[in-house]
Amino acid sequence: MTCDDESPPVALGHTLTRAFYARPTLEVARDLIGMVLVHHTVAGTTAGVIVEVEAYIGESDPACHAASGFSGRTAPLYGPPGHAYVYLNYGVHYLVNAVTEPEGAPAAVLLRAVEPIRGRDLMSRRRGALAPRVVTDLCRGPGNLTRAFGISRSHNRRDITADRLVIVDCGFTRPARWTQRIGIRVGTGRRWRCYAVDSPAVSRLPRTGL
DNA sequence: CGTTCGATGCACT
DNA sequence: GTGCATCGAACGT
Repeated sequence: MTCDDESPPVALGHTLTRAFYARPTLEVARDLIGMVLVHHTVAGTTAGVIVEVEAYIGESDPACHAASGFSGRTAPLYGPPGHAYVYLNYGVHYLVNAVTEPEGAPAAVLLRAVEPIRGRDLMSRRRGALAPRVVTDLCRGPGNLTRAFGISRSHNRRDITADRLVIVDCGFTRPARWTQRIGIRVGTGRRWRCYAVDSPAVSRLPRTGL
Protein backbone atom coordinates (compact mmCIF):
# COMPACT_ATOMS: atom_id res chain seq x y z
CA MET A 1 0.00 0.00 0.00
CA THR A 2 1.21 3.40 -0.89
CA CYS A 3 0.64 6.75 0.74
CA ASP A 4 0.14 8.40 -2.62
CA ASP A 5 -3.09 10.15 -3.49
CA GLU A 6 -2.70 8.88 -7.04
CA SER A 7 -3.09 5.29 -5.89
CA PRO A 8 -6.29 3.51 -6.94
CA PRO A 9 -9.33 3.51 -4.66
CA VAL A 10 -9.37 1.15 -1.72
CA ALA A 11 -11.50 -1.36 -3.55
CA LEU A 12 -9.71 -4.61 -2.81
CA GLY A 13 -10.71 -6.31 0.37
CA HIS A 14 -14.10 -6.74 1.97
CA THR A 15 -16.15 -4.41 4.12
CA LEU A 16 -16.40 -5.66 7.67
CA THR A 17 -19.78 -7.22 8.36
CA ARG A 18 -22.08 -6.95 11.35
CA ALA A 19 -20.85 -10.37 12.48
CA PHE A 20 -17.36 -8.90 12.80
CA TYR A 21 -18.57 -6.27 15.24
CA ALA A 22 -20.97 -8.56 17.12
CA ARG A 23 -18.11 -10.17 19.03
CA PRO A 24 -16.27 -9.58 22.31
CA THR A 25 -15.02 -6.00 22.17
CA LEU A 26 -11.40 -6.78 22.93
CA GLU A 27 -11.29 -9.18 19.99
CA VAL A 28 -12.83 -6.56 17.73
CA ALA A 29 -10.38 -3.93 18.98
CA ARG A 30 -7.35 -6.09 18.25
CA ASP A 31 -8.68 -7.11 14.86
CA LEU A 32 -9.35 -3.50 13.87
CA ILE A 33 -5.62 -2.74 13.99
CA GLY A 34 -4.52 -2.91 10.34
CA MET A 35 -8.03 -2.51 8.94
CA VAL A 36 -8.78 0.45 6.69
CA LEU A 37 -11.22 3.20 7.59
CA VAL A 38 -12.87 4.63 4.47
CA HIS A 39 -15.14 7.64 4.13
CA HIS A 40 -16.70 8.63 0.82
CA THR A 41 -18.08 12.17 0.63
CA VAL A 42 -19.00 14.61 -2.09
CA ALA A 43 -15.68 16.31 -1.42
CA GLY A 44 -13.79 13.08 -2.03
CA THR A 45 -12.64 9.90 -0.37
CA THR A 46 -10.39 9.60 2.65
CA ALA A 47 -8.91 6.33 3.86
CA GLY A 48 -6.32 5.19 6.35
CA VAL A 49 -4.99 2.18 8.23
CA ILE A 50 -6.27 1.97 11.79
CA VAL A 51 -3.27 1.92 14.15
CA GLU A 52 -4.72 2.87 17.54
CA VAL A 53 -8.01 2.00 19.27
CA GLU A 54 -9.49 1.77 22.74
CA ALA A 55 -12.20 -0.52 24.07
CA TYR A 56 -15.05 0.71 26.26
CA ILE A 57 -17.04 -2.18 27.62
CA GLY A 58 -20.29 -2.24 29.55
CA GLU A 59 -21.92 -0.42 32.43
CA SER A 60 -19.30 -1.80 34.81
CA ASP A 61 -16.53 0.03 32.96
CA PRO A 62 -16.40 3.43 34.69
CA ALA A 63 -14.83 5.06 31.64
CA CYS A 64 -17.54 3.81 29.29
CA HIS A 65 -20.36 6.27 28.72
CA ALA A 66 -22.75 3.42 29.45
CA ALA A 67 -21.51 3.50 33.05
CA SER A 68 -24.30 6.01 33.69
CA GLY A 69 -26.85 3.71 32.16
CA PHE A 70 -29.12 4.00 29.17
CA SER A 71 -29.91 7.52 28.01
CA GLY A 72 -30.43 9.50 24.87
CA ARG A 73 -26.73 9.97 24.62
CA THR A 74 -25.68 6.40 25.32
CA ALA A 75 -28.44 4.73 23.32
CA PRO A 76 -26.16 3.95 20.36
CA LEU A 77 -23.94 1.87 22.62
CA TYR A 78 -26.91 -0.37 23.39
CA GLY A 79 -27.93 -0.55 19.76
CA PRO A 80 -26.92 -2.96 17.01
CA PRO A 81 -23.21 -3.61 16.42
CA GLY A 82 -21.60 -2.22 13.30
CA HIS A 83 -23.00 1.25 13.85
CA ALA A 84 -21.16 4.46 14.67
CA TYR A 85 -21.27 6.18 18.04
CA VAL A 86 -20.12 9.77 17.56
CA TYR A 87 -20.18 12.46 20.22
CA LEU A 88 -18.73 15.89 20.88
CA ASN A 89 -15.95 15.92 23.43
CA TYR A 90 -14.93 19.01 25.42
CA GLY A 91 -17.22 20.97 23.15
CA VAL A 92 -14.51 20.88 20.53
CA HIS A 93 -13.76 17.45 19.09
CA TYR A 94 -15.91 14.74 17.63
CA LEU A 95 -14.88 11.21 18.58
CA VAL A 96 -15.98 8.17 16.60
CA ASN A 97 -16.56 4.65 17.91
CA ALA A 98 -17.60 1.38 16.31
CA VAL A 99 -20.37 -0.24 18.36
CA THR A 100 -19.59 -3.85 19.30
CA GLU A 101 -21.10 -6.91 21.02
CA PRO A 102 -24.61 -8.23 20.36
CA GLU A 103 -27.38 -5.63 20.56
CA GLY A 104 -28.22 -4.81 24.17
CA ALA A 105 -24.67 -5.12 25.45
CA PRO A 106 -23.31 -1.55 25.57
CA ALA A 107 -19.75 -1.45 24.24
CA ALA A 108 -17.67 0.15 21.52
CA VAL A 109 -14.19 0.65 20.13
CA LEU A 110 -12.89 4.22 19.95
CA LEU A 111 -10.85 4.96 16.82
CA ARG A 112 -7.85 7.00 17.98
CA ALA A 113 -5.47 7.13 15.02
CA VAL A 114 -5.03 6.02 11.42
CA GLU A 115 -2.21 6.21 8.90
CA PRO A 116 -3.48 8.16 5.84
CA ILE A 117 -3.42 6.19 2.60
CA ARG A 118 -5.86 8.17 0.51
CA GLY A 119 -7.20 11.72 0.41
CA ARG A 120 -4.26 13.36 2.12
CA ASP A 121 -4.97 16.70 0.48
CA LEU A 122 -8.60 16.58 1.54
CA MET A 123 -7.56 15.67 5.07
CA SER A 124 -5.15 18.56 5.11
CA ARG A 125 -7.80 20.98 3.90
CA ARG A 126 -10.21 19.76 6.55
CA ARG A 127 -7.57 20.28 9.24
CA GLY A 128 -7.32 23.84 7.97
CA ALA A 129 -4.78 26.24 9.43
CA LEU A 130 -3.75 23.63 11.96
CA ALA A 131 -2.92 21.00 9.36
CA PRO A 132 0.40 19.32 10.19
CA ARG A 133 3.29 19.04 7.77
CA VAL A 134 3.88 15.40 8.56
CA VAL A 135 1.40 13.07 6.83
CA THR A 136 1.33 10.64 9.73
CA ASP A 137 0.11 13.46 11.98
CA LEU A 138 -3.00 14.13 9.88
CA CYS A 139 -5.13 11.58 11.74
CA ARG A 140 -3.08 11.22 14.90
CA GLY A 141 -5.44 11.50 17.84
CA PRO A 142 -9.20 10.85 17.90
CA GLY A 143 -10.19 14.49 17.44
CA ASN A 144 -7.77 15.01 14.60
CA LEU A 145 -8.95 11.79 12.95
CA THR A 146 -12.60 12.82 12.79
CA ARG A 147 -11.68 16.29 11.62
CA ALA A 148 -9.52 14.95 8.78
CA PHE A 149 -12.16 12.41 7.79
CA GLY A 150 -15.06 14.86 7.93
CA ILE A 151 -16.82 12.81 10.59
CA SER A 152 -19.23 14.72 12.82
CA ARG A 153 -22.42 14.44 14.83
CA SER A 154 -24.42 13.60 11.72
CA HIS A 155 -22.64 10.26 11.60
CA ASN A 156 -23.89 9.19 15.00
CA ARG A 157 -25.84 5.90 14.77
CA ARG A 158 -24.91 5.46 11.12
CA ASP A 159 -24.49 1.91 9.83
CA ILE A 160 -20.80 1.33 9.14
CA THR A 161 -21.23 -2.03 7.40
CA ALA A 162 -22.51 -0.37 4.24
CA ASP A 163 -22.95 3.09 2.82
CA ARG A 164 -20.20 5.67 2.78
CA LEU A 165 -18.47 5.28 6.12
CA VAL A 166 -17.03 1.77 6.40
CA ILE A 167 -14.08 -0.24 7.61
CA VAL A 168 -12.43 -2.58 5.11
CA ASP A 169 -10.20 -5.62 5.52
CA CYS A 170 -7.35 -5.21 3.01
CA GLY A 171 -5.30 -8.05 4.44
CA PHE A 172 -2.79 -5.92 6.30
CA THR A 173 -1.27 -7.38 9.45
CA ARG A 174 0.32 -5.17 12.09
CA PRO A 175 2.02 -6.19 15.32
CA ALA A 176 0.03 -4.73 18.20
CA ARG A 177 0.45 -4.04 21.87
CA TRP A 178 -2.01 -3.48 24.72
CA THR A 179 -1.59 -0.64 27.21
CA GLN A 180 -3.82 1.37 29.50
CA ARG A 181 -6.27 3.83 28.03
CA ILE A 182 -5.50 7.52 27.64
CA GLY A 183 -7.18 10.69 28.78
CA ILE A 184 -9.62 9.12 31.21
CA ARG A 185 -9.75 9.66 34.96
CA VAL A 186 -11.48 6.44 35.89
CA GLY A 187 -10.99 2.87 34.81
CA THR A 188 -7.34 3.52 34.05
CA GLY A 189 -6.37 0.09 35.32
CA ARG A 190 -7.89 -1.64 32.34
CA ARG A 191 -5.30 -2.13 29.60
CA TRP A 192 -7.80 -1.77 26.81
CA ARG A 193 -5.82 0.44 24.43
CA CYS A 194 -4.38 -1.40 21.45
CA TYR A 195 -1.94 0.13 18.99
CA ALA A 196 0.41 -0.87 16.19
CA VAL A 197 3.90 -0.86 17.69
CA ASP A 198 5.52 0.13 14.40
CA SER A 199 3.32 3.12 13.61
CA PRO A 200 4.45 6.75 13.73
CA ALA A 201 0.79 7.82 13.75
CA VAL A 202 0.01 6.53 17.23
CA SER A 203 -0.94 9.31 19.64
CA ARG A 204 0.71 10.03 22.95
CA LEU A 205 1.95 7.37 25.30
CA PRO A 206 0.00 6.40 28.41
CA ARG A 207 0.16 8.81 31.35
CA THR A 208 1.84 6.30 33.60
CA GLY A 209 4.03 3.53 32.29
CA LEU A 210 2.88 1.15 29.62
C1' DC B 1 -33.15 26.63 35.00
C1' DG B 2 -28.14 26.71 36.56
C1' DT B 3 -23.96 24.03 37.18
C1' DT B 4 -20.78 20.67 36.19
C1' DC B 5 -17.70 18.25 33.45
C1' DG B 6 -15.51 15.50 29.94
C1' DA B 7 -12.63 8.97 25.79
C1' DT B 8 -8.90 16.47 23.25
C1' DG B 9 -5.60 19.32 21.18
C1' DC B 10 -2.96 23.32 21.07
C1' DA B 11 -0.44 27.35 22.91
C1' DC B 12 2.37 28.49 26.29
C1' DT B 13 5.75 28.29 30.74
C1' DG C 1 4.42 20.74 33.06
C1' DT C 2 -0.33 24.14 32.99
C1' DG C 3 -4.38 26.79 30.92
C1' DC C 4 -8.03 26.98 28.00
C1' DA C 5 -11.53 26.79 24.02
C1' DT C 6 -16.48 25.41 23.75
C1' DC C 7 -20.92 22.63 24.10
C1' DG C 8 -24.41 19.30 25.08
C1' DA C 9 -25.88 15.85 28.29
C1' DA C 10 -26.79 14.85 32.91
C1' DC C 11 -28.08 16.13 37.19
C1' DG C 12 -29.35 19.06 41.17
C1' DT C 13 -32.28 22.82 42.69
